[in-house]
Amino acid sequence: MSELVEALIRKLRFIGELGREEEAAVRDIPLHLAQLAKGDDTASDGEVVDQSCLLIEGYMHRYKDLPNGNRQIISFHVAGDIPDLQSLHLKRMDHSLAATSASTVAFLKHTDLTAALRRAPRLTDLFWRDTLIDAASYRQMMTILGQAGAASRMAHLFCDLYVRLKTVGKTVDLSFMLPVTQTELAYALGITPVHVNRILQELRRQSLIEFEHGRAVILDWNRLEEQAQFDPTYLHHPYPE
Amino acid sequence: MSELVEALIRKLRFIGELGREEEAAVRDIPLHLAQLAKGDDTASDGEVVDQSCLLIEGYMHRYKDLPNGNRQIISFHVAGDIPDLQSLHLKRMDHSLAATSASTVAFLKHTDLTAALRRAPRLTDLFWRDTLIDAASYRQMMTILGQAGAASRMAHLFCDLYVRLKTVGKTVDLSFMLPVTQTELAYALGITPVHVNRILQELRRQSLIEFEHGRAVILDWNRLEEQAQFDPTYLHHPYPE
DNA sequence: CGTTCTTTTGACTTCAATCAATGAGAGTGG
DNA sequence: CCACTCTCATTGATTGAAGTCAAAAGAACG
Repeated sequence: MSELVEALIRKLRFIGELGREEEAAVRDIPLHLAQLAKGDDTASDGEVVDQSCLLIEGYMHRYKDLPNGNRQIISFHVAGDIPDLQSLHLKRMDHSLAATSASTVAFLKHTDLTAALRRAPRLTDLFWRDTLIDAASYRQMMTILGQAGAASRMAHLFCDLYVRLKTVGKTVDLSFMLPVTQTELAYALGITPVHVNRILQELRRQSLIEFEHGRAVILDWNRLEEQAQFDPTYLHHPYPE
Repeated sequence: MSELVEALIRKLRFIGELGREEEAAVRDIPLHLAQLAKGDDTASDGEVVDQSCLLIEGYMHRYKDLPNGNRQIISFHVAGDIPDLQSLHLKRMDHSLAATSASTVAFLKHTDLTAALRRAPRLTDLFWRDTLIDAASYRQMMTILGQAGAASRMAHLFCDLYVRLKTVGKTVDLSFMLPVTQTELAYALGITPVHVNRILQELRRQSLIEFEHGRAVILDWNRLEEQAQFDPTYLHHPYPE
């Protein structure tokens, strides 16, 4: 049972110092398991929630719909993430959280989370830091959405996912699974699905990336990074000092 | 001397419950005052910092420059804000913080902030919540940058600023000071300065807003809100439940 | 296997960027 | 007090990136 939280433990170690006390407190948080089908929402914009969602297996994403129906995907998430940790202090959702692919999640009741933080106060700093890294990614995405063209946006998404997936061991060489449609990429990048298709062809033609059947392959990391204007500072990973 | 933190106290009350203990702890944080000229950076991208900046008087903004020189303004800030509070846990800046106009700030050493949080632990939740609301604004801006055209972006910025400034008493009827150039608006909205000028003319022609000499006037709130697709949920203000 | 979802293609349109120049104010110094 | 300079705002002409619309081809799936 306890191995369900391994991904979270590993992530917390990555974010900062995780002592014995803190680790025990995390492991003792009661988990309420659930299986999600592709497209299921675990929390919807406007809703008041009393639990957060730990992703055990699969992919999730957060998104916001505008009144006119346009959708923006805010972020993608992988095992070990608690995508809606912010709801611990912002009870009313300002966006939605959905399963990108069939996924396994564990719901963490806010009362249980709060109890864990009381038991091991230093966990608070770790969780806070996690939400701050989240915010740092938003800043980066705002910058890319505001200042970069479609090809750079696409390249940046691939760089971002590759680096984050590599840290959790979900890459194979320079490739990784990305179970999303071109339409979902369009939602994430602020361009139309038709344009996504054309940009992917262009990047393929330039031998930067391939993307087919939910599998992404990076063909030339250096040129991809350049196209994306990628600078991993915003990820606040410990190693690249 | 103590009245310098009034704006911060008011803001914290707005964010959540501020007890006597917590208020006293905030008031006792040592302040290191400084005057900033327009354009001065208090923290720069990549820098490792050991203090945060409380804005006492004036306007500040955070921004990120891409390798190609393009700039995105992430957010504007007003008195009472601690724009780089996140540096308490993310020591390395992933963006820059600058004075938009001549401003008065107080630097808060991280050691002093940490001491205040230890003295009044419930302050941690308030400060954490503040950074989460920040992140919520980013999500909204990502959505607007990704999904809305230039006129809507402009309208949204005016809605956002109006609501935030109103809560701190910095509005006069439907107008407020906004000491920025059209070029800075362009940086914030992800469009060119020339296009900012044209959009402002268009919005003026439609009697939605005026913007001249650093003063913004909202001419028709309802239609502006509609143009902006504005929904203040993301501000997580206490009243609109 | 047929139905549905996803990807791909082509023709055309539109929004915003670019380039280049002019105007308008604010402050400076002779 | 009036050139002079700077910055900021404005305008026009043109280009370019991405959106739109519509249809066909290819995968996926019950």
